[in-house]
Amino acid sequence: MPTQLPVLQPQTVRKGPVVERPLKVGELAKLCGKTVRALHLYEEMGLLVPTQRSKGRYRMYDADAVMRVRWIAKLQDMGFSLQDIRTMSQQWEQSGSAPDAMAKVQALFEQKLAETQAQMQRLRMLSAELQASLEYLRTCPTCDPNRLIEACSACEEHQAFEDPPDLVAGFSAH
Amino acid sequence: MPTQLPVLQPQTVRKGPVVERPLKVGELAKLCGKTVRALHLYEEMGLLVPTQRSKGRYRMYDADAVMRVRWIAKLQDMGFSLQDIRTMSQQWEQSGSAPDAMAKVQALFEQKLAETQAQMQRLRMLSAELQASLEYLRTCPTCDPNRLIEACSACEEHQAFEDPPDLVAGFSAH
DNA sequence: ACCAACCCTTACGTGCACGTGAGGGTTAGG
DNA sequence: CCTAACCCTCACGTGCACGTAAGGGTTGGT
Repeated sequence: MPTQLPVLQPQTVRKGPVVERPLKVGELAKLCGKTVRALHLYEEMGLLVPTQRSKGRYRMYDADAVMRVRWIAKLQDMGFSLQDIRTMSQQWEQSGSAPDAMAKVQALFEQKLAETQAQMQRLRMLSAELQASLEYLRTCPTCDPNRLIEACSACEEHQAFEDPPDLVAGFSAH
Repeated sequence: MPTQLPVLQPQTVRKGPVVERPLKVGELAKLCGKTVRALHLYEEMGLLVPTQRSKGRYRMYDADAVMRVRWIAKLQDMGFSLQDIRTMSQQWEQSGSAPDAMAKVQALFEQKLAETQAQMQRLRMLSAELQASLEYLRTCPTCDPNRLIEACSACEEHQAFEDPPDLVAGFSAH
């Protein structure tokens, strides 16, 4: 713990957050749920630049960086690769006008939205398939325990099903 | 917590051409949309065993194998790793009774179902976020083209928004 | 017999997003 | 001043699901 109590800084800003102390890379990492190595990687890729370096070459970040890293994480979560994000970021910086930049990002987001919706559709089908397979499997504990596995895949408990669902059938196919 | 979205491809296990003549690995590969290398890999992992070898050590498969490989592909599409599939397959083979095997697979499928639903929930939120960001970006082409990017993030066209959405805000955070 | 098109094993390469040291320097509290 | 807990820069390692190539052997049709 600090031996000196924090000195209250005279506030020049009426509203808003206190001017944060610059962050070391480990602190930034913790605030963003990333590792130091990851932040270094982002920097190598030009995605994250420390606002300055300390006397001893320590990377120092300001509060903005927290937003930046969380933004990177969010895009990763969306399925963008770091390369994708790098391209996006560069396009943004290189575009001559705001509408130009907006249009490019817009296109990417629209494509991602389409992908996302398609993915949701597939997940719905997957979900249905899993439920069908579970339904099928749920009848199995009622099978005669002495019956062998090979027999079970066609046992009389399953007559309601034409065939075992694909996900179940694959087990018996050697 | 898998953050990457597995790209699902609709696959059918038991549909498509089925040939009764023993298959060479290349033929099996074409029938399943996999490469020969992939099938070799599955064999190395104990997931796929040729029913026999030809005189010259060629792998020979029967029609069952088509189902098996498509089943593997389907589970992969569901987000299971080859290791996962291997474990499942082994549990199935090692379990003494059919109900036992069923119960184990049931547990895995139930877990996967839960993951799938969670994923769908995430995708819904993602979709909403993308739409919000697109909504925000759509107002940008109306900005004065001579205005700089930095200015745009707070231009008067966006007064309807309290703040730019996270996905947009990240661009300006260096 | 001959040839193209297969197939075999072995083994190193790839892309991604970091992990994991090694060998050292820096900072802050006591 | 001393020490722990940071931080620095290389630079090689990891897990996954294969890709790719080398150096051969096999098959099936003409």
